[in-house]
Amino acid sequence: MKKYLSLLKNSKLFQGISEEELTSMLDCLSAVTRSYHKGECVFGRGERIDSVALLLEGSVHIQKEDYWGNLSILSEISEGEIFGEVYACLGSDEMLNDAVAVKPCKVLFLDVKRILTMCPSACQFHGRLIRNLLTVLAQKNKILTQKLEHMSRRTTREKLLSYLSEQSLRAGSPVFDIPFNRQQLADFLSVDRSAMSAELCRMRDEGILSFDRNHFILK
Amino acid sequence: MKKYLSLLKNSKLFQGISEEELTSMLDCLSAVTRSYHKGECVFGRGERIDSVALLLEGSVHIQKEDYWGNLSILSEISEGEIFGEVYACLGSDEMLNDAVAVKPCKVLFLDVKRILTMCPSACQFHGRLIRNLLTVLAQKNKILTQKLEHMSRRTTREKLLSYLSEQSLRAGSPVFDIPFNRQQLADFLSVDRSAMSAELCRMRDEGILSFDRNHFILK
DNA sequence: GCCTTTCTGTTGTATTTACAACTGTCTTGT
DNA sequence: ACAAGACAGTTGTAAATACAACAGAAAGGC
Repeated sequence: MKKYLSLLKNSKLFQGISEEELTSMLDCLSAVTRSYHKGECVFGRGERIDSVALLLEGSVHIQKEDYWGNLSILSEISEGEIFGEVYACLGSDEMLNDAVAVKPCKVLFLDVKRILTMCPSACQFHGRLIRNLLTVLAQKNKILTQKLEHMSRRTTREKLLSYLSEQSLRAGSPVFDIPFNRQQLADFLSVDRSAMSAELCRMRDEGILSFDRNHFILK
Repeated sequence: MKKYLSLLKNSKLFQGISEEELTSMLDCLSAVTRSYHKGECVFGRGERIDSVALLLEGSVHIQKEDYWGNLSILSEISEGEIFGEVYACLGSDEMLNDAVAVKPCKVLFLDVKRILTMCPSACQFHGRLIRNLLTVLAQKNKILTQKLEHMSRRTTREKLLSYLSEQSLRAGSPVFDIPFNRQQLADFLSVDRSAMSAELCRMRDEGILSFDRNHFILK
């Protein structure tokens, strides 16, 4: 676990919490880690969970497959981020999505009840932890709202431009990488892969952007 | 304010907080109320806010209009619900949407810093308030996810069925009212109003559902 | 009661998309 | 080095959508 201390210290959940405090906290929160193979489910639809997951290594997609096998990717979780916090906070609600490892992953689980109720006055950092969790929820809320904005566009081109503009803004540069391949991006934006691919090439030919695989340059 | 005490007591934000505690809390949170005419903005895009809004009376739409005047409705806020909590919690972030009164409204503003930092040990209900805020954020997160699910459907019919099924589940009955007229529903689902209207009638003719204005029956 | 405005439904057309099938390139494992 | 599989791009067609313009019904104001 020592290996991940700096990752944890810099994560949004543990921001502002000292390293020694963090170590003792992990015991309090009954932290356990588990590894997952590519393609394995960390959380499955219909489950009820009471732990927040923090991704130590790898990459996770929050996604859903419908009756006909159509995949819809809700979000991509990268190292240091948490997931499952919504259902862990809501306790009795069943999960509506799967959390799937898209690479070999290592995940840290933290009991959310202990985050919310443990030693309310004893730990000086406990209040900080709860406020951090609140901030993460608010940020995720904002990200979902931005995704809704991409999806509310009518055409594939507009969806792409909306998404790529946001990625560019987030990177603070017209040059950036995206965390998806073509099929994943199509499943993320809910469009047809081949149509999207064609649209990307059309925009490239028009000089709006250029790209190579998942590396993009907006102009 | 007395007039609204029972509304507040039953709101998700103040759930589990006694009536006398609530009264004294409102002072601590520097609560102020304001009225709005139909069409007025409670919050505007680009603003930075430090208060959570609680809707005492009326109805508010969280929405966004793009360059070409296309309206996109993100969510509908009804009496007793809060809004603006994401940006109030994130402090420095600019709002990306407008909050618009769609009826005459009365809104209660609560300073979010005082929710997060006031008398951490003195008030026994203060911890409850923070946890309530966390729960509300988690619930909104889930609602946004459900909306993303509607929007990820490819056809207008699928979007409608996804939305109407959820409304039916929420109402716990195949008979329910929706809080939108046709234009608003179309702006909410990001589809063309007339095409949506036609699709609804087609579904009615096929016996899938029946409706009158905003009153629906699923079969 | 009447006029105006809002709301809903209808139709036709041009645009856009989904879907399927296929090609060529790159990657991976052996 | 080779084969198998993953990935990106291309094309054609059927289906669905957006858009515009219009008509009738309902609601609201005077």
